[in-house]
Amino acid sequence: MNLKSKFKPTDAELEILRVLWKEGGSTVRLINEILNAKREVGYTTTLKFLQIMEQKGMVKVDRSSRTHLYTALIREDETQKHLLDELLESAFGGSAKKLVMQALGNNKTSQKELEDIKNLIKQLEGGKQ
Amino acid sequence: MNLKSKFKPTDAELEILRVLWKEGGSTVRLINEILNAKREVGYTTTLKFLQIMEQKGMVKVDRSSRTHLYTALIREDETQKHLLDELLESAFGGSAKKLVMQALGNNKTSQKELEDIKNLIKQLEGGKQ
DNA sequence: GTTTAATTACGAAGATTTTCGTAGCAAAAT
DNA sequence: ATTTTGCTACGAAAATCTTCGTAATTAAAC
Repeated sequence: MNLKSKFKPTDAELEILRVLWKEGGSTVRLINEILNAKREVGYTTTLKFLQIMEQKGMVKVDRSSRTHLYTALIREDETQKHLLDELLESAFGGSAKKLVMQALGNNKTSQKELEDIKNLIKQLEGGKQ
Repeated sequence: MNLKSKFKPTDAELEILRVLWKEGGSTVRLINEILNAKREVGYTTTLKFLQIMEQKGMVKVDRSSRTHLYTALIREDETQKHLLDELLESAFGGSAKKLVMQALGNNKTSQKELEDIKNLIKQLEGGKQ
């Protein structure tokens, strides 16, 4: 499977990855139950996705027990970065400023979080001088 | 066509929307030529997309002349917001902070742009107290 | 006025993504 | 041991997205 797609999960794949990132190694049953809290998904649908994701190198499987254990092979922050970069290019023409302002704009980002962001910016500015 | 999809352009649709947002009302030929600067796309492919986008309510067509004129019906900032919100939920679990820090993190956002963002934050903090 | 060129309409093939049904095993329960 | 339950494998249908070929029509050029 090609490298590109490894970091470009589809919507359904991303849903599953989020479970794996949160829960760590999980069985199909657990993953499927968590997904079903949000929306109805058949068990074999979830299983099929996991098998596809293994092909793509997104997850690895431990088959030592009959009940297989799936674990994410791509990192959450790395995947976020890829998806964000893509959106940055495709929708914001590469302007991180526009994107950030849009993200903060209507949003209820907390005082403390804004503080954290300010600190990051200070750091970035420091590095530039 | 349902409302949801109106603000959720596919990749190919977004490419076209970006042209329309930049150029304003445009002919199929112009749009196709601009697209072809980036990658090869057949003329009828572009035309077909525009026709689909009309169905979805993303663009409107002026058919008064034989050479039709297409114009975007959805706004750039609104569309950006929708796509961003979606990514925020699907990949960042709703944390705008994480998203923003990721966006600024590796990026070469300019001094002035960082300044602008700081000002926005100041404004946001002001409103909260 | 005929030929040539440009434009739109439309169907459909190909590709990708999402979804599940069924079969075949393995384990657990009786 | 036989039945029942639970799990994986696999193929394939359904849905969506991308791409183009062909036909029909209109305008322009000659």
